[in-house]
Amino acid sequence: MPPLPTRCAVDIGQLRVACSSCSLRELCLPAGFKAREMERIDGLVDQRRRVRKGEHLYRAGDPLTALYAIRSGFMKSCVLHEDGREQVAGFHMMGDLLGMDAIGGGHHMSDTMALEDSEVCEMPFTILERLSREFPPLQLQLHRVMSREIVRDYGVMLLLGSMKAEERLAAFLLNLSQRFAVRGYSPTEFNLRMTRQEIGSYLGLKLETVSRAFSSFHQHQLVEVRHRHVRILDPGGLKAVLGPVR
Amino acid sequence: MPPLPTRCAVDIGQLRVACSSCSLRELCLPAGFKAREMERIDGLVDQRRRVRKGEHLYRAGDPLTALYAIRSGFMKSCVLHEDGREQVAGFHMMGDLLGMDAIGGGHHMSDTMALEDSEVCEMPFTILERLSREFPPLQLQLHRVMSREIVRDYGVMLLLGSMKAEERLAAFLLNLSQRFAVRGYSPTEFNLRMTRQEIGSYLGLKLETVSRAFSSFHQHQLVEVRHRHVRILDPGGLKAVLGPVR
DNA sequence: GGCGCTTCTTGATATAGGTCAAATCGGGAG
DNA sequence: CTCCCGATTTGACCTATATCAAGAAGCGCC
Repeated sequence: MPPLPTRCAVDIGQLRVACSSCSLRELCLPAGFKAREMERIDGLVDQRRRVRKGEHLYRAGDPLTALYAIRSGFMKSCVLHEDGREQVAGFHMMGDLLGMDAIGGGHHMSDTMALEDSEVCEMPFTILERLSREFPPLQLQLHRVMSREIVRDYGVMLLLGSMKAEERLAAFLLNLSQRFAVRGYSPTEFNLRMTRQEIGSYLGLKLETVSRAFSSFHQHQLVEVRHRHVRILDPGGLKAVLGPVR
Repeated sequence: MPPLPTRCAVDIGQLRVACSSCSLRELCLPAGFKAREMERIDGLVDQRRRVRKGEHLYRAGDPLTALYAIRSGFMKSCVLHEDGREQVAGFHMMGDLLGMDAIGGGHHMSDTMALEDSEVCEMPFTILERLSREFPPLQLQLHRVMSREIVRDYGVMLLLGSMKAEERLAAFLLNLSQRFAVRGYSPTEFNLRMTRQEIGSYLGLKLETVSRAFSSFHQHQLVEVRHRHVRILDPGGLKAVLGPVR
């Protein structure tokens, strides 16, 4: 655990946040809101919260208080079996909305932890509910985000249920690449924020298998990997790993 | 394809349906609605629709028109890879709500097919949206159902990502058992509506492996299986397969 | 009531990925 | 700058599950 340069762990206080002037707006609230409408949304984010690397945003069992939009940083969500086995259920980056697992039962059903120092916007759920009632585009947006999470989950099932190791890793890299691209980062060169172990957990593989798959890609000139740094040399080739050309 | 005893395939017409008098009410709409509130909900179900065994309720690519509540029968949802590989993403029975995968993009992202003759209540999505805005308990219920689907998906990821073959099958049987119990059926004796192949797809296993796991359970006196008929002899033993006693 | 197709079971064998082990690399702490 | 520990890579070997194959058992259909 690194000593903390500033005093306290978790929050950076009551500073009001305006979604209307947030650079991530198109990610969080892609629907076409008019200026006057945006003002209403501004009441939604109660406060920002800082989560340091290794800290939890929430844990399984915590009561639902808010949903969270990632402003910066990188996080993972895990579900855990009683016997301690843990399964990474997703990796999250800026613009992603977290916490929807808690709506059903009032308590979070997964752990979410920062993989690097991160900042989230906290949206109290009661306010979100009320605003989305009064303001149809927000309602639609919330439904869309939850639906997309379901679709994403189906994709992970497909990956876990019917792909081989190298296909899984290729799918994983292409997914990361695409998400970085959407956020304005390079789709071909980035740093992984997670360990091989965490990638393996997400993909249903052991860390050694992940490592070997990386090496194989490297040999085939598909990617250049040095530890956490990845450069995709041949995106088409990677896609071909996924769906061998027919 | 069996010849159809009645003429047309899919719908049984405009007969208005009243949720308020539906025996499945507690499954679809578990929140405590008052009588006067229920009347409003009655406008939600546009019509019933009959889906025969082997027919699709919707397919990937179909535009979103409605969400569906299963009134009777049994269905499966599948996602498919371009190359034809198909992954069963879920099995559904009465009271389950279907179609939420289409909200995000306006089109369904999975196929849903009846595994036996079934009947669903069709809830036009626009009406659902409007009603849930005007009527907070319904909004809450919709959010809950979507959230629970997300949590269910996390459970499937855990299963696919970190369990062995027999653990997966035990988890599957216990899950079915519990869902039958909630619906008032025997939790220890039931008929499977799906093939070994479909179970295998759902669990990320080949049909032979599913068959062997059944045989193994049979040998260990945990269940009695004859083809599609299952009787759980030792629920505790099955749970122990999942989480070996520690 | 028999036929034929699909589903299921079971056995033999192959293999992808897991497990165990060791060496190397890097990055943070002091 | 150096030490130390966790992360990563790589190799050797093993095992759970897939694959291939052959019957057997149901079930719908005629």
